[in-house]
Amino acid sequence: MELATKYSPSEVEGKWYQYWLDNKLFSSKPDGREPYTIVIPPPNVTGVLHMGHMLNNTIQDILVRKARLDGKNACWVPGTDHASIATEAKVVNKLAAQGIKKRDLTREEFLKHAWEWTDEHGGIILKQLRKLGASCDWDRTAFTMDELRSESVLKVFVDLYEKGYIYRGLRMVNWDPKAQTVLSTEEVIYREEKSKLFHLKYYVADADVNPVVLTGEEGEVFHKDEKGYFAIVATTRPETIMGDTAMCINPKDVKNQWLKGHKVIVPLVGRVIPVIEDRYVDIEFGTGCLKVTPAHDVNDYALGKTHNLETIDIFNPDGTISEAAGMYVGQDRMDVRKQIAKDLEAAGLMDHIEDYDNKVGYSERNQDTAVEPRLCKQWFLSMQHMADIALPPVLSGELKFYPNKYVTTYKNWLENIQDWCISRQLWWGHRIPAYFISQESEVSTEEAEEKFVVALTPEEALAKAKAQYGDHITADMLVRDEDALDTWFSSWLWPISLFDGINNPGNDEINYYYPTSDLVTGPDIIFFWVARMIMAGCEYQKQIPFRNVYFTGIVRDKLGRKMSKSLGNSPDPLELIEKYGADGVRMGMMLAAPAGNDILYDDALCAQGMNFCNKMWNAFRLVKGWETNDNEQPQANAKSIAWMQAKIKTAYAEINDLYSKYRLNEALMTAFKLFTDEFSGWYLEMIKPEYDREANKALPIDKATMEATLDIFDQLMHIIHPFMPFITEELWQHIADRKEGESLMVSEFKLDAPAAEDAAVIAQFEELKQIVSGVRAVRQSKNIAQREALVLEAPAAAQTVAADTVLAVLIQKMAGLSAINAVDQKGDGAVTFLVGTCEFAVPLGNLIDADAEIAKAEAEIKRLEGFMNGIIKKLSNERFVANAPAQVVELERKKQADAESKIAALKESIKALKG
RNA sequence: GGGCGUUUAGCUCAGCUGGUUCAGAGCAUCUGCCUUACAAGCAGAGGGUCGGCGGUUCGAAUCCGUCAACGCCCACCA
Repeated sequence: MELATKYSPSEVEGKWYQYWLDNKLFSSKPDGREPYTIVIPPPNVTGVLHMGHMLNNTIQDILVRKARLDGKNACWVPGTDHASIATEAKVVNKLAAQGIKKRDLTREEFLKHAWEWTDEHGGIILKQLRKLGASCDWDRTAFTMDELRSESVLKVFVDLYEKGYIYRGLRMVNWDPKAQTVLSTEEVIYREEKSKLFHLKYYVADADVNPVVLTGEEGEVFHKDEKGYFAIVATTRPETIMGDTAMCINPKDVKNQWLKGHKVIVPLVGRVIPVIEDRYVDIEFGTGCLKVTPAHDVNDYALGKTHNLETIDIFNPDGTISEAAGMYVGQDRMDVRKQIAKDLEAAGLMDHIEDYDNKVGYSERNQDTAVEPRLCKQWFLSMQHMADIALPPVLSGELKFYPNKYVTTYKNWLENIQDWCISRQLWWGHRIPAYFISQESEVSTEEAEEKFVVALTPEEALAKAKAQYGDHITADMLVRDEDALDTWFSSWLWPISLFDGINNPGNDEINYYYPTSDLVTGPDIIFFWVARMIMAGCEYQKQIPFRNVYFTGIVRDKLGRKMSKSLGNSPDPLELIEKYGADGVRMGMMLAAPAGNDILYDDALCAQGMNFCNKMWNAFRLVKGWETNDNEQPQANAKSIAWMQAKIKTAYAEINDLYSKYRLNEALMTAFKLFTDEFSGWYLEMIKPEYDREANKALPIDKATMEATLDIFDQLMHIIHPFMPFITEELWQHIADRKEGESLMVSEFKLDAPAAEDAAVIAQFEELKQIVSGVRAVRQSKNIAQREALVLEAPAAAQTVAADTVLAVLIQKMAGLSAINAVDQKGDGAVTFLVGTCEFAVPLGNLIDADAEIAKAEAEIKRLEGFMNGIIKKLSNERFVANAPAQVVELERKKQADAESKIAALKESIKALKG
C-alpha cells in the first residue's frame, strides 16, 4: 500500500462518512448497554450552518463519539425547529418580493407557501453537519412541526389548560409591529440608544392658579408666559401624546404642589386631562411631571388602572397611528415622532430638547423593529408551579451546569418568574387548540367574557362546548383560535417528544433514553429553552431532561468581535472544511474553547489542526513502511514500549478526568502532546530502525516491536478519534485488515489505570530525556552537526539512568553519541550540564571556549546561591520550622542540599576549566 | 440600580482544598538544521513584580478587604 506524503482530507472524509452511514453505525436502538443520549439543539429549519453551530456540534459529536468508544449505546438525535417568527418573516418577505401580501392570502394558502419554502430550504443545515462529521442517528431526524411533535404540543396545551395553568388574559404585552405579533418578555432585547428627551408644555386649563402656592421656598417653581401657566413634561415619545389621559405628579413633590387638582391641556391635541398624584413618579426626573398614556406604556397602564383613567389606543397593529388618535392617522409612529417634534416647536409648545440615553426594546427576531407595549388579550402559561418544580434539581446538583456560574442566573430567573405569553399572531406554527363560540362573543379588547373551549379535535371541542354552554351549540358556531403557539412551546418538549413520550408515555424508547445525558447549547437560550425543558421534563416525565448542560461561548473573531453578517467577519464553515479538512477545523474550534468562555476564532488554529493531521499521517507512513524480521526484540525496544504504554495509560486517565469535567480543549491538548511529543518525538525515534544506505531503505524491525507499535497506534487512534474522526478512522483501517462494517468508531476501548511500575519507568525516561536534551543543547550552542558523534561522560558515583545498559543505548541513539563513559573525573575541555544534581560532560577538546563556559557556570552559581539564600532564610525562621508541616520543612532542607551539591559541582567544573 | 464573571508570557488560556525549584501549556517570536515519516517538519532558546493597594499567615497567583478596567445577565425611571 502506498501512502502519499501529504494527508488529503477531501479524499478521506466523504468516504468514511458514507461508510459509517452505509453500515448504520450512527444508529441506536435500546439494548442492554448503558445509554448515552444527546438531543441536538434544533437549528432553524431554513437556516444555514454558521460558526456557532460548528462549535456546538463539534462538541456534541466529541461527546457522542467518546461515549461510543466507552462502550455505551450512544444516540444523538438530530432535528430542526420550525422557528415560527423567523420563518414566517422569511416567507412573508419572499412573497412580498413577488408582490404578494400576506393579508391577501388565506391561512391555508399562506401555509402552502410556507411549506414549499421549508421543503426547498429545509434541512440544508443538517446536510452541512454531515461534512463536519456529526454522527447523528439520521433516521431519527425530527422536526418540531412534524406529526408526532405537533400532536405532543397540542396535547400538552390541552393538559396544561385542564390543569389550570394556561389562561387567557388581557395584559400589556410586547408587540412586534413588523411581524405583527405579540412576543414574550424574553424575546425583547433592550439596547442602549442615543435619543432625545423632549420637554413639552402642558398649559393649565383653568385660570385660577393659587398664587400662594406658586411662590414656594424654592423661589419660582412654576412656568408662565403670555399664554398662561404651564407645566413641563419630559418624554422620549412625543408621538404618544394623542393617547395621554392624565398628567401625574408625586404628592410629595413640593415644586409641583401648585398643579394639584388642576387640569392641563395636551399640547397640539387640545384635550383637557386631569393632574393626578402617585408616588410612582420620580420627583427628580425631568420636572417631576409625567404624561400618562395607559395604552402604550406598562407603567402608565398600571397608573391608569389605579386612577381609573381612560385608555386611548392610538396605534394600529402595524405601528401606524390609528383613527383614535385623530391626528397623523396612518403615518408610521417613528415618522410621527420627527414630525410632531417640528409641529410642537412651531406651535411654541416645545420648551426644549435634550440629548438622552435610554433603552429601547427590540424584537429578538426582527432586530431593527422597536417593540411597542400594547394591551391585548393573549394566552399565558402560569409559571410559578413550573419554577417550583424546575429549581430544586439544579440547586441540588442533580442537574449540573458547566460552567457552574449559570446556576445563579437560572435561580435568579426562576425566583422572579413571570407568566409566559405563549400565543403568537402567526400562522406558521402550532395552531392553538381553542375554539371560540362565535355568535356569543364579541371581538373586543375589553375584559368581556369570552366563551371558548380547549380541545384536541373539533369533535371534542363541540362535545365540550355543548357540555359547558348548552346543547344549542353547533359545529359551525365554533371558531378555532387563529393564533399559533410560541416556538419554544414546542421546543421545550424536545427531549421528551423526540422519543414520543407525550403521546405514548412510558414507551420503551423514552424509558431507555430519558433522561438524556448532556445538553450542549449557548447561554443565550438558558431561559428560552434550557429552563423550560427542565420544567417540561419535571412536569411530564417527573424527571430532569438531562444530567449535564454544557454552555458554549460565543464565537468571535480574533479581535474579539462577534461574528456577524454585517461585519463580514464570519468565515463560511464549509469553505473552512474544504481548506483545512473537517478534522482540522474541529481541532481548531476546540483548541480555543474552554467551556463557557467565548472563543476567539482564528484560521491559524485550523491550520494547526490540519498540521496535526499531517503529523499523524506521516507517523503512520513511517511505521507502515517498515519490514519485519524474526530477530529477537532488543531490550531497548522493549523498554521503550513499556514507557510508551505507561505514558498512554497516564494520559488516558488524565483525558478521562478532563472529559468528566467537560474540559475538552485540555483533553485534546493532552492527546495532541501525547502523539506529537511522546509518540512521534521520542518513541518512534527510539525504536526507529537504522537506514540501510545501500539498499536505500530502512532495515527491518523485529516483529514484536512492530506489533506493539501498531497496537500503540491503535490506542492513540482511539484516544484521538472523538476529536478527529476521519483521519483516525482512515489510519485505523490501515493498521490491520478490517472486515467490512468494522470501524474504529464503534470499537470499544478501555485502558487500565497506570500502576506504580508505570510511574517508575516514566520517571526513568524523564531523566533520560533531560540527558538527551542536555547533549542537544550542547550541540546547538557549539554548532555541532547532528551526524558528528559525541561522547558523553556520566558521573560514575551517581546512579543515573546512563548507567543502565539498556537506557544507555537509547540515550546514545537519541543524542547521537558514540559512547557513554562512566568517569570519576571528567576530562579537560568539556562542556557540562546538570540533570538533577548530577553533572554530565561532553568533551569537545579545543572546540571549547573556556571563558564562556566559566561565565555560564558562574552565572548559574549566582542564581543557585540566590535561590539557596531564600531557603536558608526560611529555615532559620523559627516560626516556619515550628509551624510548617514536617514534610514541607523536609522538602526545604532537600532543596538546600541539592542546591549545595549543584554549586559544588559547578565550582568543580570551573576549577577544571581554569586548570 | 441589582447580580455574576474576568484580569497570569506578545496572543489564547491552565494553575483544584495556601507549601513538590510554582510561575506553566499551546500558538507566536528568535537561533540552528532540507538529520532518509513529516519544512504543514526537527532541535534549541528567550519571554511574566500573576490588574493596583492593604490585610491574614511561618509562607499568598491561590484566602479576606478595597479600588480599577473589561465583559455578561437581570430590572418599568418617563
